[in-house]
Amino acid sequence: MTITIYDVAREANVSMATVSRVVNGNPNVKPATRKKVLDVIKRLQYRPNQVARGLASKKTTTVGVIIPDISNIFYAELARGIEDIATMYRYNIILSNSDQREDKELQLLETMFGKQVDGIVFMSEHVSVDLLNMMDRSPVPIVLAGTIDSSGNMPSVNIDYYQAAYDAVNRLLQNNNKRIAYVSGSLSTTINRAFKFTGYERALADAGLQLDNELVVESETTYDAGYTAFKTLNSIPNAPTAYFAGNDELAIGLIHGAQDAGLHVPNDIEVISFENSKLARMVRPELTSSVLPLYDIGAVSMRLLTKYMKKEKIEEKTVILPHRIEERNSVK
Amino acid sequence: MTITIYDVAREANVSMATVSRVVNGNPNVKPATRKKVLDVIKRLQYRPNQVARGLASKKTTTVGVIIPDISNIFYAELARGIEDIATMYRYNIILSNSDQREDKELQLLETMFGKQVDGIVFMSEHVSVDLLNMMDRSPVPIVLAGTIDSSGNMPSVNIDYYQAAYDAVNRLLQNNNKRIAYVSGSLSTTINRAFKFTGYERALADAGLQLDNELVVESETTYDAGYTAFKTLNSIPNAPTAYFAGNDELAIGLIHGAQDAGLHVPNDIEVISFENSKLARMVRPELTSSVLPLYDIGAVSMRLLTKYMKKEKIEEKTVILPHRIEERNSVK
DNA sequence: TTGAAAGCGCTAACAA
DNA sequence: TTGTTAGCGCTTTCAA
Repeated sequence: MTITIYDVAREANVSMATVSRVVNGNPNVKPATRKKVLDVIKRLQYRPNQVARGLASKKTTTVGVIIPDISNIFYAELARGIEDIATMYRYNIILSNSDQREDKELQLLETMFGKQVDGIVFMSEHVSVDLLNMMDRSPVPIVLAGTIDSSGNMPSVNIDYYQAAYDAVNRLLQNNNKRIAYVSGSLSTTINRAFKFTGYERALADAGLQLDNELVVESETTYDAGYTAFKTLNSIPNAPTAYFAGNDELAIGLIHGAQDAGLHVPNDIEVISFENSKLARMVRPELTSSVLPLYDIGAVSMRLLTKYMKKEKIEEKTVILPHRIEERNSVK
Repeated sequence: MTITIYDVAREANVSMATVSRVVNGNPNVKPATRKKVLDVIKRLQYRPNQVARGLASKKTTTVGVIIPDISNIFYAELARGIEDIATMYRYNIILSNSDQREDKELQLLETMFGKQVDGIVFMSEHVSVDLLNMMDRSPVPIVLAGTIDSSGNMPSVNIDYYQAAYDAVNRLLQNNNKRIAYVSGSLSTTINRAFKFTGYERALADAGLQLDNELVVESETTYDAGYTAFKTLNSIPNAPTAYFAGNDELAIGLIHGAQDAGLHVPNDIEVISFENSKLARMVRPELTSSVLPLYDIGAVSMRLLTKYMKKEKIEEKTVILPHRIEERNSVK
């Protein structure tokens, strides 16, 4: 029923091998033969079966992408960066959501292996030992995007979260804020605790300020969590005058919390965020934010993965992208 | 090197067929044999090769998803709905962005066919005749998600856009607004022109109001476009007192445009949106919005697709999901 | 420059 | 309940 390479070969009076050569752009085909084959392909509307090709060649030209949640703008940006570069290199993407659940991540890796993907881009806030072990035994290259592994052995693409957090807090310090809160996501992830929190702590210390645990709140990274966090923090004696938010949603929640309490941002309360998604410009005041270049992290991760898949030489298996602060109006 | 079904068969002293049976849960295997095989599988860490399975069975358990842009929260919600149901039915998703470009959509379909997906979920604001023809010749079922085809032959999942728009505009009419603007995305798409615009027009007519073309602006569906549209519309003589926005980003742009002009929403200007993404609660005032249940549309589309793929009986190939208005504070 | 033929790892009759 | 045996549609030596 479906027409195969064999049909083309027969119609063109050549062997399957020759058809295969022209389909794959192998130069060892006489131009006349090539034309003849191409004509038949067109006439018969032949479409190569990539599954058969995958079985024979052991390459599927598809890569697996495992991320926490595609409906989160944060990860969606990342995914777009990955997809764009994948397309550029003619790979397709199998996309899966892990919801950050380790069991799902483990199972998803298994599924990807079974599907014979040529490589995997993985993102998660925390990479467990089990996961690391499984990745170690992976039959295909894996690169971590915006994800830290404690072993330090995996290829990865990140920014310097510590320095970025340090710089962000420092920006608040410049305006003479003495009571700076940190509203973060889960503090049990490496990025949040070992890097961002440490950057916050260190910036404070360098300014001669002491860490006040009452000012750091661990929460979901949602708008509502930010809103609630503001209420809580603003009700303590000697409330904060500035906030360092773990991401944009949190920052917007904080700002609305402040405004609903009759406070002016940035005159009464200053807020700096850490993400700079397109949400950052969709609030009043617009968010001053440390930029986390998610799209780029995705794109560079995918580019790095292509190098591994093509067995090219890798200059740096751990790439650190630059960061900066985007100045807008939530900080004076 | 990699271990195959043949290795398992040899180690377990059974035939490949038997191993295949236990792997596929075929009941015609003696429990003792099953256990023996399972043990070997575990010991050898055998992992079935889905590509080989796909070639032999002509089923890949993967479906293609073609959407405009995953980094847009609008489509990301849809994608999540699709993915969740796909996972539930043990399918994987190959995700691709078309950027609404017809050439890319055509080519993506080709790619999906080549990859032998078992089915496709397709979303686009406009389905061209060429696309329709190609879908007609598709070797696998295709369902349109949040997408109208003029032929009416394709399976699809939508809401009643006409009625939803009518209801939204009517909500504005209830507050005695006489000058109601419509800020829409491209008016060359079926949904925007034939349904939403017509709903707007009709609601006006039913209220005895005449359509003023000056009040309908066609633009990108972005925050900036909304912001700009407000400026433009507010500067005409007899400016609008209410706005019907094509989506949430547009609505937020409109609101900020109004606020930056010193106007109060909803006292001076009322705005109703058409989407109700999570952005809707992240502005002040929060958006009153006609809800477009993207997640559900995705989920139901995928569910419908599974029925086609499994050749189950289809009750309704064209499903219309209910819509409603979520009341918040951008409308009095 | 071309063809023959042996797989790739699995499923699915069919037979036993 | 189990095994034998053709394929599935292609790539890839190897030889000509």
